Amino acid sequence: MAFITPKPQCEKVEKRPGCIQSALNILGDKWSPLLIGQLVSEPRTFGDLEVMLVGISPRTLSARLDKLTRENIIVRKQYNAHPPRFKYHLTEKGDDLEKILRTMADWGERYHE
Amino acid sequence: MAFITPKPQCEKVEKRPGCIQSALNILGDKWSPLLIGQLVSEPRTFGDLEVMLVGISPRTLSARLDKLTRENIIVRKQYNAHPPRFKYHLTEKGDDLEKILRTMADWGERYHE
DNA sequence: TTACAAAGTATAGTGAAAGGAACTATACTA
DNA sequence: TAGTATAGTTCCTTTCACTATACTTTGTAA
Repeated sequence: MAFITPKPQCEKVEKRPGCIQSALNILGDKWSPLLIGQLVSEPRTFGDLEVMLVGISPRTLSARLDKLTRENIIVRKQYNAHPPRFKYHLTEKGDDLEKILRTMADWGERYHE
Repeated sequence: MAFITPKPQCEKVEKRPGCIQSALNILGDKWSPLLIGQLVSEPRTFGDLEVMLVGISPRTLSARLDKLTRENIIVRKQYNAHPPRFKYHLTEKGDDLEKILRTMADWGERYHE
């Protein structure tokens, strides 16, 4: 009988394997946590974000926004018809990431430096 | 007067900039969250971890253990003198990461698939 | 009709992280 | 003294996230 990589301690932290990975798939890159942090309770335009995320290239910002949209973390909403202008909003799923960011921030606050 | 990249919304989530980054510096790579999860309440040897983290190369495991040791997340303790045998334990700082992992797991549990 | 801004896209290239396979060092054991 | 186990190290290659910069498209204003 095959033993399918059981990771026996997995359920100590997560009920199903992959749950932590699915959060890290969203938060594990350089810019996404910062980007999501900027959208908490305040929708932003591409240009806003380009200014706030100092050092990001438009290519990377575009790629992050695409990925987060595909993952249903943010949505792009038109707020002006002529000229067409858009803002990115957090979805409920995205908004719930704030809990994780806060827990991280608390940990960082305690142990930073 | 210079305006030093203020990120005005930063304090909405984290009190000081960099706190989230410092947590992600530990948790943001492929293996560290899994590795730390395996050490919660149960010290492990190199060989244990090599078996549990299915697919990890000894090179990568060694590099992760080094980094987490330098960051004071884990400690290497000798539990047998002859032959010399070691186990890796979480420090208090490392143990506190469990809160973050749990929050991530909760989020993943809710939104996975 | 030129000129300017917002919101991206296109092209080209770099660097760090991770993978794979083989190898080493030390200590015990038959 | 040959073999086995633990605990790594070394070398080489690949992948991919991110950077830099130029360009395009759509619409407004002078």
